[in-house]
Amino acid sequence: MKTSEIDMYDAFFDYLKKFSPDPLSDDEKALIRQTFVPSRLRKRQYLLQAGDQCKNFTFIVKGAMRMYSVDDKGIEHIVRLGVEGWWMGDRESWSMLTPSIYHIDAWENCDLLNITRAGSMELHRRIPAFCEMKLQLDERNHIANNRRLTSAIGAAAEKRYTDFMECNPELLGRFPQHIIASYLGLNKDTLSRVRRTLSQK
Amino acid sequence: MKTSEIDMYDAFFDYLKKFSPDPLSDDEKALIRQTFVPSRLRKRQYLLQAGDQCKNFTFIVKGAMRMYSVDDKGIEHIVRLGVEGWWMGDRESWSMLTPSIYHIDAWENCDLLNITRAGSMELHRRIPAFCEMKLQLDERNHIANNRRLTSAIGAAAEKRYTDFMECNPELLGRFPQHIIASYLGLNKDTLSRVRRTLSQK
DNA sequence: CGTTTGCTTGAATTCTGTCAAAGCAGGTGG
DNA sequence: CCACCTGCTTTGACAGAATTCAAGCAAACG
Repeated sequence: MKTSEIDMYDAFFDYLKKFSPDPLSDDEKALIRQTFVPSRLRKRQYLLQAGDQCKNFTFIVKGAMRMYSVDDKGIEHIVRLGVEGWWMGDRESWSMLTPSIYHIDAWENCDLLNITRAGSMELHRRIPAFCEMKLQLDERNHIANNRRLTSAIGAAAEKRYTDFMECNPELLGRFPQHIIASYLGLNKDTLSRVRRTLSQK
Repeated sequence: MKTSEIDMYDAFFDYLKKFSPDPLSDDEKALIRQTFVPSRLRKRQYLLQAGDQCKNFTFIVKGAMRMYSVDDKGIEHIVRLGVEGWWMGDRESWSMLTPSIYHIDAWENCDLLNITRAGSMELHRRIPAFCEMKLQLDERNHIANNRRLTSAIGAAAEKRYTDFMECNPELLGRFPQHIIASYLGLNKDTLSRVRRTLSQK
């Protein structure tokens, strides 16, 4: 095992600590090492392509990724963005074993930890801290999605952008404007204009 | 205990069956009876008002409800709709114990089962079927929200409406058009026009 | 009945998207 | 060091989409 891979697991152990007070046992750590498969992606490489089944859910140890669909006209619609400490994957495809309609690729070079559906269920059964993490993540995710939805449905372009900046400062510097625009359901030109009017205030 | 309330719990026991094969024990049923508090709401009565903390998550045994925010201009934005067999509540406020920004009210007379955060954690610990239900619900919810988000961000009015009809036929007849419109992030006039062009095809 | 509630429609307005052009970095190779 | 990419942002002119406002109509309700 390469040094870099040990580091990747350590990053995940640190991450798990945030969810559960009691430290992981050595057995638990070993099981996690056994279950998560490390991988690397270079910028622009695919983690998932539409039509394929999403076999892994992926913890981003380092780097930045995006998940998007492509419509009839060939236009990309960003569904989710992620950086270090975030998860990436098409949960529908992953849990229902159906082909995905999304693409996922690396926006920066990435270090990743991958887990299959079966692996996740196994850890869920055998490691309380993992179970707790999943619970809390679902909770947060639900809340974040709800906010994003509220903003997308109820607000005009300008407020959508300011909401985004408040809720996702960690994404702001990592992706170019046209990606953020797509994430917000705007086009790049509109977002550029929104930013100008904001800067004039 | 009134007959009607027994019926309400039975409806919930039936609901739980869909998530877990093994039947509930009598102890488990008793615990559920003890933990969920039944209530009724008449049309237009509030379950939750913005500014209050959402103390209960609510299982809708019968009826129809809506959750919405009210913006600066006094306009309501429908965030969620629910009918029999659905859950209603502001999960953010309920789990983080913060004041809610949403209103929830009954659109029809409702029979409800209410559970506090503490109650939910208790059942989660002590009843496997409840735990399993929660897992599956989070999964489904995540997927449904993702779809709604994809539609809201990437699609124009007409497609948003057709997507809605596909994914939520059970809501379609239960709420008037202007409510559906708000749920989709459109205004009633626009939805009316969308429907006309659709009917001309 | 009269009132309320919801749906439709037209005209004017505002907002957002499209398209094309230009400018501005940073990176690469000559 | 310069010329040339490439990717990103900004901008203007225009087209298209969605909202607003007002009016009218129908069905439901008390």
